[in-house]
Amino acid sequence: MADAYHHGDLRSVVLRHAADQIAHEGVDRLSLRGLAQRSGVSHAAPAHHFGDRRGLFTALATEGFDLLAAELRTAGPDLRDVAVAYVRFALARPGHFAVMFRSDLVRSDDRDLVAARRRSGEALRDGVGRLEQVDDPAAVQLAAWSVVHGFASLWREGAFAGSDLLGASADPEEVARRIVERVAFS
Amino acid sequence: MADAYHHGDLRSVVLRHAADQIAHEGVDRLSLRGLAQRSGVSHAAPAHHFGDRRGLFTALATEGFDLLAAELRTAGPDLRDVAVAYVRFALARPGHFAVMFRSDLVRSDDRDLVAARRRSGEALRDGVGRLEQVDDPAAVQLAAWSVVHGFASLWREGAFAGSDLLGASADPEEVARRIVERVAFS
DNA sequence: GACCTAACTTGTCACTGTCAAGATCAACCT
DNA sequence: AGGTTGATCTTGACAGTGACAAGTTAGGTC
Repeated sequence: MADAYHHGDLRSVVLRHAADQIAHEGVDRLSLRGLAQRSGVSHAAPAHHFGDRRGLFTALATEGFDLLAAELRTAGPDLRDVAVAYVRFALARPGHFAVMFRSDLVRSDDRDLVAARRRSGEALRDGVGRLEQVDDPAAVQLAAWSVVHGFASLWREGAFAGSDLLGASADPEEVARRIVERVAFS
Repeated sequence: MADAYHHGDLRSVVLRHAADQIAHEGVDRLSLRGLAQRSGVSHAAPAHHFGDRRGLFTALATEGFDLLAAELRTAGPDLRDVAVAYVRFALARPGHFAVMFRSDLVRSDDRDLVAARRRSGEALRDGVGRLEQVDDPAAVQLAAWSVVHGFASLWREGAFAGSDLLGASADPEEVARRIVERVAFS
């Protein structure tokens, strides 16, 4: 396994470590060389799989959109459940989420990334489709996406920490559900 | 003005250039040395004003929160106007906005930053306060903040570009208003 | 006029991403 | 079996970066 050459799954090992490190220290402090060291390979090994820094982030974002699509698809019957699933994903996979919407870190026109992004977009759209008698589905989708994305981002960055906006509840999903329920889509 | 030493407003010049560059190339590609060169000073000059990279981002974020507070306070009478003002700020000052909620780039416990953040938080709260008969103001504030923050972030990163969610309208403020009006706070 | 301090420069260091060239190994072909 | 091929990883090098230390300049103050 650790026998120098060809240990097989270096690509996924590096991706896992990258997600971990980004989750704990932030995207800005991620070093490809440190990543290689953690994975037990030489400093230039990751480049073979990802090309460059952007390539690594692109791969991570792609994986993230696939995970998101899966999460959204297995969510409960209601649009509210899909919305909460978005938040759950963002907080469960902060390393992926931190990269997925960063157009300066990612090669936005990458084939696989575009496809994965489209898949998760469709999953979200299907969630909206479960609402009945909506006059403007596009606006609903925009609103729903904006709410959950904003809430997850702000929570993740600790923006709510100082403010006394959250009562005693420290569970983000619960708060998210409360907000989503309050926002009446119709 | 460009007479080498003491040209007086180097600090604000650097901040302006930083905001510009972040807006155009993203936070990740910002180099302190390039910034110094653009400002016509030696590579270590900015460090004297900001300490280190985090210090620069912290100063930029502080300026951003002050600008945001001003924007929110001059916004129209309705909560909807305040919400749209948030979006307007985020898109008018992308260089600031990109840094304001990045806890990995900023010294979150910085005195000035904390104060400025509190000021803009209060401005947002005042906007919510203009609504009448709200049973749970905190939840409304959370929801409103999440919607506008998410929408601005997603728009800024081009997340809506591929999807056909936006009709023909390319004006973000207009779309934002449509969404905010749809989301019935009560 | 001497001094003080903020503002800026110069020089240097370890570290980073990227590239080029070489080494190793598995799989395949004949 | 032996040789070839190609993917995987290593080694070595280079320019650019953030950070630090020490020196230089100038605006003010006594």
